[in-house]
Amino acid sequence: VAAETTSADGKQPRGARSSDLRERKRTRTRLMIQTEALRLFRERGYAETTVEQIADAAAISPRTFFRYFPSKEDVVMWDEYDDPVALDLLEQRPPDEPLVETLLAVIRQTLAGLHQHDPARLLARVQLMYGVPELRARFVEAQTDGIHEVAQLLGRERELPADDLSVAVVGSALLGAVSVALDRWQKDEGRSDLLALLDRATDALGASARDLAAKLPG
Amino acid sequence: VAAETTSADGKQPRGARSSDLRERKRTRTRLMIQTEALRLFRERGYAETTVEQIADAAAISPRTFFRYFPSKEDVVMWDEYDDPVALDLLEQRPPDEPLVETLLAVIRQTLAGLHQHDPARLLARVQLMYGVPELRARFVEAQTDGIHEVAQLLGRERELPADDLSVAVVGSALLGAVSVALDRWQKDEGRSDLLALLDRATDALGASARDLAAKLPG
Amino acid sequence: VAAETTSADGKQPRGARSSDLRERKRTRTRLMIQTEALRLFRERGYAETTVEQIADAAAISPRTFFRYFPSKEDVVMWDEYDDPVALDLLEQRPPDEPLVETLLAVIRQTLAGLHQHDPARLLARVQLMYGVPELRARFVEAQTDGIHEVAQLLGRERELPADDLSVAVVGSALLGAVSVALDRWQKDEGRSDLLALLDRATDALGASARDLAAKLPG
Amino acid sequence: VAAETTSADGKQPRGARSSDLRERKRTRTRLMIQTEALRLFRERGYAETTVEQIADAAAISPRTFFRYFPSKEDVVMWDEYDDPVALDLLEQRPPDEPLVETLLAVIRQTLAGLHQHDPARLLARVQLMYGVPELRARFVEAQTDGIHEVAQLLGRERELPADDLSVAVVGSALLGAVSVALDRWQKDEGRSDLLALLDRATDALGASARDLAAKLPG
DNA sequence: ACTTCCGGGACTACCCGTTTGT
DNA sequence: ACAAACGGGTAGTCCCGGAAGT
Repeated sequence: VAAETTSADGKQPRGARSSDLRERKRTRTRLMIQTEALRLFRERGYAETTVEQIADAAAISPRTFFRYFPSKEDVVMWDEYDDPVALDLLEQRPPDEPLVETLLAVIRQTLAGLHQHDPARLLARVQLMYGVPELRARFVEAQTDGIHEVAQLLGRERELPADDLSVAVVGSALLGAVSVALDRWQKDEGRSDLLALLDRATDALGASARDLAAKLPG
Repeated sequence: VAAETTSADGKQPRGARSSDLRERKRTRTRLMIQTEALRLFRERGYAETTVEQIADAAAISPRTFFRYFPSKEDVVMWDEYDDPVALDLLEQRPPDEPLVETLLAVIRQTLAGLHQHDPARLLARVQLMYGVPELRARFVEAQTDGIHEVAQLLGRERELPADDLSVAVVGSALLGAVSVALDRWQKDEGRSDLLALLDRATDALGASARDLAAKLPG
Repeated sequence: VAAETTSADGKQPRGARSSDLRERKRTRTRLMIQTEALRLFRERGYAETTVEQIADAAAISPRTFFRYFPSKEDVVMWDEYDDPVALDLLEQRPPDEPLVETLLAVIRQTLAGLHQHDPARLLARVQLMYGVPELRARFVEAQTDGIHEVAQLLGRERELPADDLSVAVVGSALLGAVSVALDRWQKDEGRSDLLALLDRATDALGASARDLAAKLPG
Repeated sequence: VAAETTSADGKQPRGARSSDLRERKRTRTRLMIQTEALRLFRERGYAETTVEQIADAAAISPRTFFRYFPSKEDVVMWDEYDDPVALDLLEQRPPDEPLVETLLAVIRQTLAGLHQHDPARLLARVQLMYGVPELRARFVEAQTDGIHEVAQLLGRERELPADDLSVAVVGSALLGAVSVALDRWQKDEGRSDLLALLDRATDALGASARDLAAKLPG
């Protein structure tokens, strides 16, 4: 397998290996920039903080900021364990497991990981994502994109009707539950138990779903 | 009871009256600007079209463009029948009707109205909303905001547990179905029957929901 | 004497009489607008307050705001007793009084009047004039313009060397003292005695002046 | 002692070193822009010239104009020998020299330098500063700011009463003289001798000061 | 006289491509 | 190689003024 050293399009090669070390350094820098940015956002608000101020605080040039994050929004959206991790989790699930359980398990694990590693950072990010319209939009979009990827992967892996309506639909239903849970948690300043909230939300979803199934024709 | 003559907040009075005519004129102008904008977007792409070009095409100044639409994105998002219409529909539904049916009916009616009135315009807008990331984000956000409003209204009108998880959850599940339907329709250049697609999606949702209800604990 | 009803250039006719009543109404409106503006400036800052917000708070249209004040800056600069009052004071002074005493007396009276009538308003205005660069510039400019007017008037009234250097020079020296006094007073949140501060400043000026006279050639 | 390589605050390092060359290039660009701007202002007036026209004439983008000058006003205010030079001059004076002489010497040298290096440019700038209200305001403000800086520096260097009233007062008296001189010179289209005018003004100041000292209490 | 409509100019923020310097 | 500086361009906001309507 040939080692790639640079990737032009901003995506890291899936099986990135040679530049593992380089990549780790980039991650550290990103973390540092994010830390400064979150601090400034807290102190004076998202819109009121300019990229230049963030760059100054991180002791880099504005131009370099954009080399690490494609946009100001992304400094909030990004986290260490981006998609690939979640996809790996997915693949490790037994293929005959019911769809809902698979998805739920992956979501729980990702969320738990983030929360355990740095709860304060997660809270700050989530509060921004729910408080700033543009970020809220980006967040929801990221979610639906996630569904899409998962749907494609599961559709290939498991035998499913060609038009993958079911996966997409179950996925967004589940994400609705996650959103509600995160919203409550964030409004609560993170004092409540995130995973417990998630459970309550999915339970509510189950109840409604039963209702839904009965109401719909058939 | 004396009628209010002025509204303090600088927005149009809720029950706009004297300026009904003015408001209609503003709507006509907005439609005209949107028409030109959609044409330019089709001809050369969304990002490649500047606000100045739109303003030129609409024979207004850029400054005036922003008086009619708060941002370039909004010229795509806007339509004549904004929220209020949908909320009116909601209130006309019998309060004892099952939740899903109420929501579904309102969604169908809104979509049908838009489609019947000007199918080409709807298609152009939807294609942009699915094709341009920022617009897609705005679209999804508008949807979830809509759920929120509906949830609040229904929560007040019908007796529902104080923490309205169910409405929010059912709402997003339904919106997932709508999204899938719109996506197919838009990819198909609008040649298929939008309402039929919506029915197929909701049916799939029903089936999955049955599954979900069985899988979840309880 | 013919009565003028309107004055095109924004200056009231010196001997305005017929529209005295009209003028008083305008003054009341101006006061009202200024009150709202100062409140908003205090609450959220000068630059952060838009003319539209001031107009809303004063229940007028933005366009009308500009009929009462030529610019946003002027809403801070303006006070009820504009120049004419000061000029009247000047004329009432005995023409053989030493220059410095004349000027000092007029300055003291104007300041005392402003302070006595509405100390809080004066403080708010002065704090803005010292805190916001553009207003500071306007303030200093207004001062020097005042000197110019006074110089011309005194030059005509008293027999003085044709090139009125002395008046201008004494004037600006005195204004320097006033500025220092106002600055201290404003930084002190108005808790100290404005007139006493002014006296201290002019005393210091006297001492320096003696020094200056000795040092200069001659 | 190791030399600092970076400056944290985003401004140019105080003792700019590495970028000495860069800084010189920036100065040349600024001069070029100013030249074009002054020409346009002369041809069609200050208010009637837009930044875009200046940018066009200087063959740069409007955006770049604002990188070199924070505002349209600053293109007139700026000159090559900004404050630092004047402050350097100050420090080179013997500390036991009388205050007035020190200030006068620095003012004379700065003015002479500007005049000698490019009299036409100085005249154009001064005419604008006296003719355009906003620029006049900025000019007067710059003067008083200058006094402030000088007062602080002298207050530290020479032993002076803690509340530096005297320096501020002497400073503004002197500036009054400078203003008068510049005004005459500018009205005269620069045909008279600037330094001679300045001398006449300071003489007048001396005479008045003697008078002042005698008049004030004490 | 006050309002609404609309234009225009100054200015800022984000973001990007290119060059320059180390 | 890598980062900094440079320059450009577009979206968007604010101040302000002219014109027309009520």
